[in-house]
Amino acid sequence: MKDVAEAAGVALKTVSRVVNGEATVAPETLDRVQQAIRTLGYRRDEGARQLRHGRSQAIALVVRDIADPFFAAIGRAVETRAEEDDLVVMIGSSHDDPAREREVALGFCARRPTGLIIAPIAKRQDYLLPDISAGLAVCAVDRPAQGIPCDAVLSDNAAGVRMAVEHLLRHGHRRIGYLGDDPAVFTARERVAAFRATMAEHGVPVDEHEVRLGAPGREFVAAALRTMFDPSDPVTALVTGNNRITAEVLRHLADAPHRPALVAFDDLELAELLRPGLTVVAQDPVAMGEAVMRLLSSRLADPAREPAEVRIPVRLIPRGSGELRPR
Amino acid sequence: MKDVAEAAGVALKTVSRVVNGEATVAPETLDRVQQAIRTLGYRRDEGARQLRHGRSQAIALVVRDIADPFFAAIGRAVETRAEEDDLVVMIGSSHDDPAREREVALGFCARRPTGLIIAPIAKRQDYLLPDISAGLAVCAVDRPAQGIPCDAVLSDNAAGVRMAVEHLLRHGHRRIGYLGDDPAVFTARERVAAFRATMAEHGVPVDEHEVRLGAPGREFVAAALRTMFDPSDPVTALVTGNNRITAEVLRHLADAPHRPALVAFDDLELAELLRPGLTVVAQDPVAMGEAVMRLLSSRLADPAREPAEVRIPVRLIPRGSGELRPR
DNA sequence: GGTTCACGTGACAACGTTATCCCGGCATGG
DNA sequence: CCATGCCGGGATAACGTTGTCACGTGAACC
Repeated sequence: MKDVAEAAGVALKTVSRVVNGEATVAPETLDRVQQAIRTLGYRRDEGARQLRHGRSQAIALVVRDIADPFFAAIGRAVETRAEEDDLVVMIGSSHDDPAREREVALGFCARRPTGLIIAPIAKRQDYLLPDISAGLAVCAVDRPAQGIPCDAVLSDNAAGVRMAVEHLLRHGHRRIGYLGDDPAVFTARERVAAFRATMAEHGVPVDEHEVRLGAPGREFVAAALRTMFDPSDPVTALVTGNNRITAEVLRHLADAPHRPALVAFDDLELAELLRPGLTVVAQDPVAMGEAVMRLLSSRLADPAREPAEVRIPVRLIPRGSGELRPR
Repeated sequence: MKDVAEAAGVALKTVSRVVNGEATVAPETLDRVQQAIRTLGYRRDEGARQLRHGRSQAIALVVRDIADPFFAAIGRAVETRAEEDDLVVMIGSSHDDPAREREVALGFCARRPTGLIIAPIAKRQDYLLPDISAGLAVCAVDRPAQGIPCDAVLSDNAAGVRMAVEHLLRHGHRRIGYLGDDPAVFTARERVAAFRATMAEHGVPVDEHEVRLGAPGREFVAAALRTMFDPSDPVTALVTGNNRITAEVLRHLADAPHRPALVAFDDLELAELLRPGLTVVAQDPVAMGEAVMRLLSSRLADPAREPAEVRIPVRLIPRGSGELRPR
C-alpha cells in the first residue's frame, strides 16, 4: 500500500480510500491510484484488515466429516451463500470425536471468523462461550448445540419417519423393523421416537426386538438383521435411520433372493440405480445450508435475539421398495 | 495478551513466550502466566500473528465442486494432514467456471495462506504469479496448471484406461465403445488417448463411431448410446471416462434387459451394491491429497525446486460387469 | 575480587490496515 | 472584502503479535 501511494504520489490513506471505494476521492486522483494498483499488482491484505477491524470476513464450518455427501452438500450451500458476501469458508471435520470438535472449533475461533457453523458431537459446546461474548455468531446444524445460546437448523426428523412408516403401512405392512443409530445421538432419538409414536397412532404394536439401535457397523447390522428376519416371526419391512446403516443393510441384502421392503432415512447417491429401487426420506442439505446462513446474518444484525430453531422439511421419494408386498 | 500480562504481573513479551512454548521462562513464572491465561480464557489471535509472521497458517483449496465425492475425499485428506501442522483449510469451489476459479483463488490469496491447492479449470493460472513470487506454495491436483511453475498430482489416467481395456479384451470383447468427457479437459484427453493406444497395441481396430466425447449430460449420453448400440453393429462392452458419464449411462441402462459389459473410470459410491456389479478403475483421492501436502511441504522447504509431477496409481476393481460375455 | 557468562525478563518497533482528527484551499454569501 | 462552510487529502495512532536488543542478577572462572 505504501508502494502504491508512492507510485501514485498520494498518501497511504488515499490508497486505502480507493481500495474501499470511498466516495471522497477526486476522479483524477482515483485514476492515478487505480493505475498504480494495477501496475504493482497490489491486493489488500485481509489479515491486516481483520486485525484492524476485529473480525475476519470468514465463516468457519465444523462438520462431522466433509467427505460425507450430506455435509459436503451443506458445505457447498454455505460456500455459495458466503461467496456472495465475500466471506471465505474454513472447513474442518470432527470425525465424531468430541475432543477433536473442540480442537477444530477453537482453532477456527483463533481466526476470529464472523460466524461459526457446527454439527455438534460433543455433549456441550460451552467452550465457545468466550467467543460468543466476543461477538461470534454461532449456528448449529443437523443437531442442536448444548450449553450455549445458539440457533439451530435441523431436519424434520419426526415428519420424515412418520412418512416412512405410513408409506409402509399403506402398502399393507404390519411387522416393520426399525434400525437406528446409537440413542446417544440426538437425531437417532428423534427418529426412533417418531417411529414408535407413528406405529402407536396406527394401533400397530411394536415388538421390542423389532427396534434395534446401535453404532452403524457390520456386526451391529448383521446381528440386528438376524433377529428381525428370524424365520419364526420375521418383519416384512424395514426402516433404516441413517445412511450408513442403510448402506450396511444393502450390503447384507445385496444378494438375498428377496429383499424386504425398505425405506431409508437419508438419500443415497445413485439410490435411483438400485434394483429393486430404494424408497428414501431425503433430507435437504442445500436448504439447511441456506437456512444456516440466513440465521447467521440475522444473528449478526441482532446479537441479543432469542435462539431460534429452524426445521427443514424432508421429502419421501418412493422408488418402489416400499411397494413390495409382504410375503 | 496485555490483560494476561497484567494479571500475571509480567511483561507482554513474557506472555508471548509462554504462548509459544519458548524454553527460557522460569517454571514459577510459567505457572503464573498459564494460570492467568486459563482464568481470562485467552487465545492467541491468529490474524495478528499472521500479520507479524507474513503468512497465515492456512491451506487454501480450490476444487471444482466440494460436493463431488472425489474432491470431498481429497479435501478430507488435505484437512487431516493440515491439522497435524495446525493449519486450517479454506475451501472454495470453482463450479467449472474459469472466472470463478480466479475470483476464489485470489480471494484466498488475500489471506496469505501458506499453500494453495488448485484443481485447474481456467486455461491459465498466471494470475497467481505475483503471489508465487511472494512465497506462496502452489500445487495443482487432478489436472496440471498452465502458465505457472507448479507441482502437480495427477491420477495415472493412461494406466487406468489400459487396465480397463485389457480387462475387457481378456474377457473376449472386441467391439468396445469409449464414452468420455469433452477433449478440452486434460484428463479426458489422456484417457481417450490411452484407449486408442491400448486397442491399437492389441491389434483391435477402433471404429470412429465407437468413441464419443462430449460434456456429460442426458442428451450426449443418450445419443452416444444410440450410435454404439445400433443393432447393425453394436459394441459389446463400454468404457466410461468419468463418473458423471458413468452415472448417466447407468441411468439409461438401468431397466434394459441386458446391460453390456461396462468398466467405469472413477469409482462410484455404493457401486458394490449395483447388480449386475460395476467394474471400475478407482482413483485414490486420499493418496492424492496426501501427495499434494507432501509436495507443498517440500516446496516450502525449497521454493526454487523444479516443478514436480506425481502420478498416483489407480486400481481396477472387478465387480463382475467386465466378465459379461459378448452376446 | 573483578570479569565473563548464562539466564530470565522487559522495552520497543514493526507487520498492513483503517478510524479519527486535522489542514489547506476554494467557492459561496453577506 | 471577509467570514463561513465544504471538500479533498494527509498525519497519526491503534489493532495483537513477535523479533531484536538490552537490562539486571547471580554464578563460575582466573
